[in-house]
Amino acid sequence: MSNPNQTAITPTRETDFPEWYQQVVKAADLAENSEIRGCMVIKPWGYGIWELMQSGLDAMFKATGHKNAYFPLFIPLSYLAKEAEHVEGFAKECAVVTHHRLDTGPDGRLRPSPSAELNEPLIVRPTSETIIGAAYARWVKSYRDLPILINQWANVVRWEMRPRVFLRTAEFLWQEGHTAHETEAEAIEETERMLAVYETFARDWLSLPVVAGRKSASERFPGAVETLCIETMVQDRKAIQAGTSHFLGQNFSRTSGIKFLGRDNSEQFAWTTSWGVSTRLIGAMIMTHGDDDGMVLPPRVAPVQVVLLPVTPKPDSRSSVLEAAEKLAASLRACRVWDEPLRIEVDARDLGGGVKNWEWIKKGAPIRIEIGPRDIEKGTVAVSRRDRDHKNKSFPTICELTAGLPKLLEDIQANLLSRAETFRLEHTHQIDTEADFRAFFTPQNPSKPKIHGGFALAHWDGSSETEARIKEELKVTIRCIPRGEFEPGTCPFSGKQSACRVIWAKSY
RNA sequence: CGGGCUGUGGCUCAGCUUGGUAGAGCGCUGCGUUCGGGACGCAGAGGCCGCGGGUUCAAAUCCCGCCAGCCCGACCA
Repeated sequence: MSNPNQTAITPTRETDFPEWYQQVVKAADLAENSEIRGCMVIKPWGYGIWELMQSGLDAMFKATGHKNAYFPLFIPLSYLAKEAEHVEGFAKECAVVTHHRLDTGPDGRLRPSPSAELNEPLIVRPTSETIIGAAYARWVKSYRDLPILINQWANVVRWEMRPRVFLRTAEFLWQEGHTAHETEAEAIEETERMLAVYETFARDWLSLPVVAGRKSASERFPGAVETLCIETMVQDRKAIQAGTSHFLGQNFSRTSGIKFLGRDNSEQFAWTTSWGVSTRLIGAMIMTHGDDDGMVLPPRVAPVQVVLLPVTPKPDSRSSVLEAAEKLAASLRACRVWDEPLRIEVDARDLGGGVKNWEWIKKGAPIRIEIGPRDIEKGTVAVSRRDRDHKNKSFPTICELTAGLPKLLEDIQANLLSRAETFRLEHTHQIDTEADFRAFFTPQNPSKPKIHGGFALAHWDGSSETEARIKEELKVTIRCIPRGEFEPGTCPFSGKQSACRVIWAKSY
């Protein structure tokens, strides 16, 4: 009945990448758009991924000396206003609370009570530098109080005009680290350290081969002196900012009044940093690893790493198959990978086998194991990897399976990373003339733009004017100024001198 | 905030031009047949046709108003 070449997701990536993305989110049961515009409902499978990300990151934050705390959701309007660039950056996307009570109006409908207007409006945090800065100002008196190394797991709200599930939503979940230091050098070191943590996490947990670097002035966090970032390329060759780490200098400590008496008995402002990653990482993973059959999950963040699918063709053997599956699951749970027990689930639901199999394919479970009466006789199982074709199965014995499963998961984890890395390298090109640059970022058929472009490594004279012109004309921006050594050269856009090549790309 | 479009079972939509008692596919429930596989048959549940007003013997359909959402711009971690 079914077409063997049929894909589980329609359209395919090639046909319509943005629509493919939305269909994967739906088919994998990750999240859905809610009745609140721009806000998503994160469903258990999607939230399970987030929980695993949290636990991985949280351990890394603790290992680098940070502790968790929690600060208010509401920020007085005046706090935001203190830092000029900061307010300019966020003012246009703020949710504002102006009343604290409802009553019934003349038309009989509920309304914010005119008698309950707040003296000062509160904004729902778009980020917490200012409210946390106010707390730090109270806490810091002496250089002995520094450094403060705190992280907060929270939700934030940025009233985006063009929401897209996970990638840009009005409300999203994230962590924001906020630190205060005695010296500039320490704060810069912290900024670098946390970027390195993100880079490691993206690579080792999410199989995302990110590029680390710093932002140009125009792409900097509002109020930051320097913004470091990790950028990743997804399968339509656009860039996604996967995480940022900001060196805030003394900008926020001055406006928040975080000052202390230094070792030399002089009053000084603290040096602060902030850094964050969000549920956007889930979107980046979907777009990086997903295929035309749905999500493909790196095992380290897969809520179910191995799903057991009992094959029950005959009613009389059903219970014995289920029993064997549960027994196998129990023994596999004793295996460990990445220092944790394997996450195994037996899907014993009374549904057609094909339906169940495809559900797990679409959700991206790394390994599917079928076990049926014939397998039980032979002492084998049928194993499918999500990173390979769904018809490609191997038939190890139970012993071989048990011994090899952790290695298999590590293989998948590594394979996803190297696959994504190969893809990025294939679509990263050094470009030396404006004509080549334009050709690179211009689809052949403008009425039906196909996936095109990628990362262009091109020189840049360092001016915002050049950057703005390219953004205006081609919608291409500088994603990051990579680390490492680059030879100086000539800016293809202005002919002026350039210190190094930077990464240009279209972005989400 | 400009320009375009759409509101009809859970979802995707047809019906509207030319008014006459609400339809399809998918999904859901039950029964049966299949089944190392996204299967099929039969039966069934489920609708203030966005809201308010008007025209008419009669409105999902025509007219007016309102509300909501979507797309394209502008804007944007």
